[in-house]
Amino acid sequence: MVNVFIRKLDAAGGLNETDHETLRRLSSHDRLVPARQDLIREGDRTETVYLVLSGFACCYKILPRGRRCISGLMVPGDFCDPRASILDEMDHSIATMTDCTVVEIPRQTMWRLIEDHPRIAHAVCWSMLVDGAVTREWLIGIARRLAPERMAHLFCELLLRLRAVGLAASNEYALPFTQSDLADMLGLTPIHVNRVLRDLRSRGLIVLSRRRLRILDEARLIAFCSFNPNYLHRIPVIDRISTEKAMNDY
Amino acid sequence: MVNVFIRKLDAAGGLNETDHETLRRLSSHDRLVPARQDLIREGDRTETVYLVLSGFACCYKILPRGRRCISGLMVPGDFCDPRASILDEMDHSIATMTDCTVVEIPRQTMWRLIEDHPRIAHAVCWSMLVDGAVTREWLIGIARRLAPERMAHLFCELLLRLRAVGLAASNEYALPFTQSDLADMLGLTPIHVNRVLRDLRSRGLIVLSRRRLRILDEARLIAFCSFNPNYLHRIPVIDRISTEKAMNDY
DNA sequence: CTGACACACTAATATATGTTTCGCATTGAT
DNA sequence: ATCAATGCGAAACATATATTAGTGTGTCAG
Repeated sequence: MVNVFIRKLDAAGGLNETDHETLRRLSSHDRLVPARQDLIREGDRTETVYLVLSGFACCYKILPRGRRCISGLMVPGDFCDPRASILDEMDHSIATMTDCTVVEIPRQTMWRLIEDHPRIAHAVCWSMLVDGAVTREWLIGIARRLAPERMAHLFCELLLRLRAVGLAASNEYALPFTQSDLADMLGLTPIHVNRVLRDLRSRGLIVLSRRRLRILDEARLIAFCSFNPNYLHRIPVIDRISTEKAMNDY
Repeated sequence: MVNVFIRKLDAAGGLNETDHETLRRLSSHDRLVPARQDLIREGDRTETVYLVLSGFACCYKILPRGRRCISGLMVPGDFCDPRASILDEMDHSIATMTDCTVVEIPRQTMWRLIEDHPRIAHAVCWSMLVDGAVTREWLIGIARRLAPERMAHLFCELLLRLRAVGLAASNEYALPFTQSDLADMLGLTPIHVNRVLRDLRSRGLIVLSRRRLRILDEARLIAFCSFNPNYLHRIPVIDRISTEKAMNDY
């Protein structure tokens, strides 16, 4: 298996082979966690940082009426904020959504890593900033985008995030979520997620079956939701010209 | 004027008088910026960190249809992420909402400050983490809270944030926003903000007039929106018992 | 093979919020 | 004093999404 952790941090730039080796050693002691299991709960003291090597995890909170609200998604290569131990207690929970391979990194190990490896520290810092930008973009989507665009936007974001770690074939990737999961991410009801999926399908933008998402026309999907990848802070992987062309078609 | 910057970072704990002096020197060269002026624009390279000493500023983005979406609020004492210069370019803009006193801190000065003053570095780090938690809480509110609760939640949050820097009398503070501003923060239309304000007023929870918000019954307001201040990571300033009592009334 | 269960799908209805439109008050400039 | 600009208040209407209530389908334990 490719080391998604290295792939992810490499996007920040500046890592050399020694750093790669360090990261490889760090992520060698992994552990399997079954789907739908809490890794950390709101209120816990945080002593370890979690790194996801395979599968999907999420940050969530349970609201008074018992509804779950997912405030962030962790795809392979992602890890939770190593600075969290500065805070008294977690203000949200983290749980696996699918079976996951995770690495538990003790707080001290993480701090030492950052102290001793300036280039890795830089990359980790970059990753944290991107995570913040993603959260803001989700906020914006829920605040101002209609459900179909919002979902299309999520699919575009995941395409880029998964591509960055080598987990998306040209226009297709595993999307092992139930419609309820999607609802909790998008701030919708499962029923409406179903309707919106039908809508996107009938527009010929996507096909979602057997837990795989196929994007039929990337440029049109991007245009449909006015997706601007700048907040992911990566070298653009997307064919801008064809995107702009499709923009005008709308 | 009290130094709100010091008050704010003090909430992280651990600062001594020397640190206070350092921070005082840092924030001595301030500058007046009129209301509704951009400090940084999306796409800019970030060379300076902004610190707000008085007034309100916000992080925002303009969406395709020209709508503004506010993804974060800066109250006196707040500053933008000092690590931002790691990224290639800003993914959002920052603008004043009222007349503001701001301090521009060059990137290098900020890094040196953090290198040389471990306790300040710790406090800055704490502040960044809290900012992230606030963004997540806004996301959750927009996703799952109804407009009246969402607005009440914002009012509770601001009460605590302003109290922390000494800018809220027991149950009253300056709220110098237009209804349009509130709409852009809450993901609503200005018209609906008007309706919701009327609703909160008619419930006897708040009075908003002449740009000041008065909270008539703090415990009831907290109960009304199930406000849980844990995400602000401060020593609770709120009378928990009376809050829980009011919770049961609902 | 069977029941239990989770999940996908659909329809009918309800409601929170958006849209459009208008009037009024305040403020500041001329 | 007059006027435009801005913000607040409100009504009528439109619509995106939620709610409620169900049907069908695949999977898995027994």
